[in-house]
Amino acid sequence: MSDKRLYQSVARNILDMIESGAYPPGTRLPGERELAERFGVSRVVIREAEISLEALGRVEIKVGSGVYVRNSSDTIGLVLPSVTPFELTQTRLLFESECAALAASMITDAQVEELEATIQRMESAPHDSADGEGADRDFHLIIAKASGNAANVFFLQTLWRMRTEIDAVKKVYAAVCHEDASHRVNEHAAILDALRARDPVAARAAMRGHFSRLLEALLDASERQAIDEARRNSSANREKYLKSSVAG
Amino acid sequence: MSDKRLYQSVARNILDMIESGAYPPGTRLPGERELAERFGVSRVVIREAEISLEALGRVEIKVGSGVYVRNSSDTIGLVLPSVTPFELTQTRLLFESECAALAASMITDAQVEELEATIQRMESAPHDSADGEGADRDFHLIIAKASGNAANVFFLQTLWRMRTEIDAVKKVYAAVCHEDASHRVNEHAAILDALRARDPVAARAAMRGHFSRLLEALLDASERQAIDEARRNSSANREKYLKSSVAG
DNA sequence: TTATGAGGGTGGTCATACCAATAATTAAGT
DNA sequence: ACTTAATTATTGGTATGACCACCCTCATAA
Repeated sequence: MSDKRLYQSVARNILDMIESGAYPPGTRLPGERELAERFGVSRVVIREAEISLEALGRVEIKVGSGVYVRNSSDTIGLVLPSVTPFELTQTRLLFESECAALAASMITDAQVEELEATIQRMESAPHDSADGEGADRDFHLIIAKASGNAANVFFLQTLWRMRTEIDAVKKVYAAVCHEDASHRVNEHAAILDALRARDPVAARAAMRGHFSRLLEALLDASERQAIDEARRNSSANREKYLKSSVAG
Repeated sequence: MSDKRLYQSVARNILDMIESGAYPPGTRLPGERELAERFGVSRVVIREAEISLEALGRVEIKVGSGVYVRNSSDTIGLVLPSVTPFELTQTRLLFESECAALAASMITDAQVEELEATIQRMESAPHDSADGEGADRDFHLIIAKASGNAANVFFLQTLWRMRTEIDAVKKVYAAVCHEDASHRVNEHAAILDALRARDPVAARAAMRGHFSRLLEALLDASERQAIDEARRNSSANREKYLKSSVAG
């Protein structure tokens, strides 16, 4: 809980508040005085925390008005590297598959129920809606939490930030999203089955299958909409990135 | 010249001082009190300016010592969460093992040679020296780069930042380090052999073995130096975290 | 209805004091 | 003389409380 300097710890807490969805982009955070009281620290520390978050581009401070959560797609590149949608998906493939295997051996009944709830939310939500995307995020986040490892949760959150904050990634994902939704529910259900059975090997395989198919869908979409030289690169990409689904 | 907020103006001035060459990387900036007087502002403003520069990765603040100019080539990054040494090692186990498997199928001859060089550096460097640690870092970083995925490189760098910037982690790692050095060279060599043979399965297994042993060493060290209730928790930890080395 | 302006809330800055960690210095021991 | 331990000084860290400038709202007046 304590990152040596108080303001860093507070910055983390505020960041968690934001990423938990309690303060969506554009929303105003509580005032410095209130936060100071809530965290039991002085106003100076709150200011330092918020200034560091501002420097990181996560928040915008408006004098006389308040501190607002930033829809960080604007001036990003400060913290996140520029990765391609293929790289991101490949990393999710290898990382989340192992998280699923880990989660299978220690997931709680309550977490299984939470996962079921996200699938129901996805079924009832209209395709590519905001809530559908939220349910998708929650599904993967719950699995990371079920792995019982704070570092895994952190990386899962960072992966999701890449998916939503990096323009190039966001664009390609959006292009695939609505046709993807149909497969997604079934694949999530398959992953859940493996987790419910506490079967690490099956969970890993199901998660790998999920992302392998997504990777192919991305490559297909990339081929279709790239009529320039992107078309020439795509076959090379396909060979390169599909190795991850057969490497093991 | 002067941005809306005073601390931004001061931050720019300090940045100018740094970039003018007056304070090369590694040198210490004047104290907060002196800068406050020099700029004619309060100490709070100086602190805010320096904190924003720290968030941007331009300086490093050491409590009780001073503010030091940072080599701009160093990776700046995310606000790190508080993770335990065990969590970090478990995540490295699952993540870097997959990176190694991926790297095995696309590593270049030049990268193989770079890896050999890091092993030689580790052999010649005195145990737990700074250069030995640097060679260790380079070894793992080269493998991430060999996986041909910018996201993997980014996460590897972030994992290493956790190892060096989170106090609790740094402490435990240091306790294990010098007795660990002997195994480390051999295990790195085994990983390199698998990569040189372009064998993904062997590379994954070698990397898993590397971190499995490290995990055990950490748990042993944790047991030895924790005579309080930590001793009671450790067996539970052992059971929990060792699952990752047998989950697949 | 539309201006307008006063008041309350918010961030911005200051001064001061004290705490905690580090570094420099001195004293003590060998 | 050298090492080691205790002491002191320096540096960043945090807390209070005060005041200012700015923004927003809302009641009031035109």
